[in-house]
Amino acid sequence: MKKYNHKAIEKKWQKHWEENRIFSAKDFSDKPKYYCLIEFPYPSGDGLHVGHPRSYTALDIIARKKRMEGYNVLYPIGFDAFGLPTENYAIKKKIHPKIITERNIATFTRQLKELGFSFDWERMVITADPSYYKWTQWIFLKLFEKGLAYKDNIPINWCLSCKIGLANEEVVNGRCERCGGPVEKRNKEQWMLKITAYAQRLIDDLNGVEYLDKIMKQQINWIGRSDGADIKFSIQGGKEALKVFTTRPDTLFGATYMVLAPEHALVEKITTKEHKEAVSQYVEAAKKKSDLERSEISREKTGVFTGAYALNPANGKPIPIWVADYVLISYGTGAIMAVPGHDQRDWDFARTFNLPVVEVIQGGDISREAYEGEGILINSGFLNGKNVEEAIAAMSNWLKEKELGGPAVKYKLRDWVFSRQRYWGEPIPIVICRSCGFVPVPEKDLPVLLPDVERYEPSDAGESPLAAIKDWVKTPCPKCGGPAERETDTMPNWAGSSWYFLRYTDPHNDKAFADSDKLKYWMPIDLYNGGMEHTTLHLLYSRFWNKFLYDCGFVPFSEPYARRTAHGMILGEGGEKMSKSRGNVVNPDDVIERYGADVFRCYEMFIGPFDQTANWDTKGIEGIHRFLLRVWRLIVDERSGGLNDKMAEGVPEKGLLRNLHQTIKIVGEHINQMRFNTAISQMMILVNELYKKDRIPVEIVKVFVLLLSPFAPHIAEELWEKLGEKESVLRQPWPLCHMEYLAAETMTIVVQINGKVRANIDCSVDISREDLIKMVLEQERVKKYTEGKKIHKIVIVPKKLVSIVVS
RNA sequence: GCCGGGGUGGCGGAAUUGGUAGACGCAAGGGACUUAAAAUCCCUCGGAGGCGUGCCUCUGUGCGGGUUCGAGUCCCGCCCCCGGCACCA
Repeated sequence: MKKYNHKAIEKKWQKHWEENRIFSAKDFSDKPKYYCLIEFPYPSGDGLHVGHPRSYTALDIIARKKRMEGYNVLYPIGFDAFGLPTENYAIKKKIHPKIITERNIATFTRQLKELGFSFDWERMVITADPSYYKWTQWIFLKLFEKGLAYKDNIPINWCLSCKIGLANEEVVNGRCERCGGPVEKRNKEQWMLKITAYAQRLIDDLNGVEYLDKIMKQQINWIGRSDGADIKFSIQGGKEALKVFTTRPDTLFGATYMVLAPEHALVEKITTKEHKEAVSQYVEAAKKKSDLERSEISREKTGVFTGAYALNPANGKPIPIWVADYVLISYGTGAIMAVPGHDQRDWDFARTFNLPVVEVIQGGDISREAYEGEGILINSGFLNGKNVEEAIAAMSNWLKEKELGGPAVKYKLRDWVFSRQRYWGEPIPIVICRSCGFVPVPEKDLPVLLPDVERYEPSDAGESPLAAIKDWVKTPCPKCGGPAERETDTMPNWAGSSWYFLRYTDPHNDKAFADSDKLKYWMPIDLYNGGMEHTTLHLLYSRFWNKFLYDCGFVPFSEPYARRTAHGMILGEGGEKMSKSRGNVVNPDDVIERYGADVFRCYEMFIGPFDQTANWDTKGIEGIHRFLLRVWRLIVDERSGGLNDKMAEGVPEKGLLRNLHQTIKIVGEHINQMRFNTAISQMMILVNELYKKDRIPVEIVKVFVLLLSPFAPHIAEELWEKLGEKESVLRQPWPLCHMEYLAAETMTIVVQINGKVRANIDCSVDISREDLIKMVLEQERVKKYTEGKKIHKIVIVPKKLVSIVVS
């Protein structure tokens, strides 16, 4: 081969790797293990997006380097194959989603293989495969067994266009995370997973793992712990107690009214006759509002009086109970004590309805706005004179003593709505029996297979298409044998991905979801990279499932991921999201066709800092293309196809060795730090340097090829072979930096005079301070600024600079 | 509003235990090769000014202050952009 022919080279080496099973991970090796993981793709009909290879290449580079460093590397791949887009496409084209999924997986597989990723394809998992979802169902049953999966009738977020219920995490700004359509509240019987039982541990255990700081903070914020107190209010003339949660029990003396969420169970019970009409109208109106509407008109406070009064336990005063939709049913107890003097929302409400405002903390002007800051308590009985912190503690204790409540913790995290009313998902393995209730499908009968259906269309009524298959729905109760029905809802697409990383350790096991020794060997995952958009979805869900399985004794570590990083998105050329409608989509197939996988990979790494958003640049990829062409010509004579005439054996000159070892150091470090763009820059510097030489030492070039190999593995293998080597670059040890080559004999010292750079001088590295000062002061350039002036001070920074202060 | 992350040439971006700002790449301009073009190779490339045409001076990292011999980097006060959350009591 004479000229660089990416097509031939890439095909050749991909075949070589596959035939030699060079990337199959070995269970139980003597080598240290390294498990690195990318988020497996959802095989959409559009094929691979140029964003996918950014993450895959980055971890491929790390995986390849780790192999060369002597690790037993597991870098697996699979497909998150259940989900709505496939189902919607199936409905439109009248093709079975299974067929579409197979087709899409075939396309993705071809594309991923063409990019030369070092995935262990033998461990591929597909979540829609019965041999896989059998275990997803099995885990669900374990959750059910432990009371962490339960069915409840609660108002949930209903996406009008997807026609499914959404988890709290799937609602973004009142809209559906997937389709962007409006979301409304609907009361529906739903399967729920009790992720809230793990709220505290999901926060605490972040201490033991290395996550990007922003990921950790985002998760903590999402779980949203708040510390405060529960307080029981009695209702005047009633037996019922009204419980509220507050983070400010210190302000209890300032509570001048109460508010219930419209959905609160007590609303109906306590409303007096005269107010029934107005209250029920208000409650009905609130029900009809979507989340979006509720938050959009957020500023204007609305509400109605129930006619009932609660007694403030601090001072025994009766205070009116109102209903207002600024109080949410889903947080705390769905009811609040309102302290208008010290909470802006309550202040706004009190102002609107002329309710009294009492000052209990000094420091603000409550006639103008609520004062939420620090201060000394007043008008507050036994709390008077205390500061906020002291008063919170004193009040909490007082409440506990009087059995009126006491310290309490609440979380923003909600339980996970786990039912979807659609076809293409894992059937929930539960049978509903009139006499036995919810009965789990026995383990031996798993998996509950998805039946074939004629029509996949979901209904507006929120029934799964499975409900229409009467034969399938009707089934004897596993417990009593009587007539019963199957659950027809399916699992959300986050189910399969909540444990796939465990399956990779033992993907073909049909006795267990994974062998415990294999789990012990491979887990935890050493590095998991993915998108920021999954921080409060998949990442949180999978941590929850792993913790649950840990508690059951099925997995060896409570946290699945030792380290979590995130990559930035790749946008279109104009800085906008790539989309068909904008016409700015870059197809990976075209890039591979024109430039090849190596150029593609290197470009994605060079495009910008890995964790930041980057815009695709057609011109930019040309630069990388030129770089690899330059690398080729550095080594290969294009006329003969042999080695470049300049290639020579023998000891390289010191300057080159220094540059090489600098490159070894930087490339190695920057790969570890995921600063791939600067790693490539450094390799360019070395190549530029080599181009200036008349004699190119083979020794240098060989090491360079090894450094390049994780980035551009195909061209590296080819050049390695041309350099006369027989074994794959993957079998070579990763080059080591020898510090002795880094040291130079001379160094450049910068001379600053009054803070300005005035000269550079070259001197020996072991020059003494005295000689250095003498040498500096003798410089013409220095004399020019020091002559006739008084030298006040000379600062010397070893090996860097001399700073002279004159007047 | 709250929590993150940022603002550096025409562009993507380098440089953080404070020490020559602009590495590397793109674009642009000039030159070499060629009948010509492409490709390739070499040179120039933040701005302003000066002459002895090779250098010199001033200025410059969102804005305003400060610390320091020295600030893109540290401190104080602002402005703007991006991401996440948002009536969470």
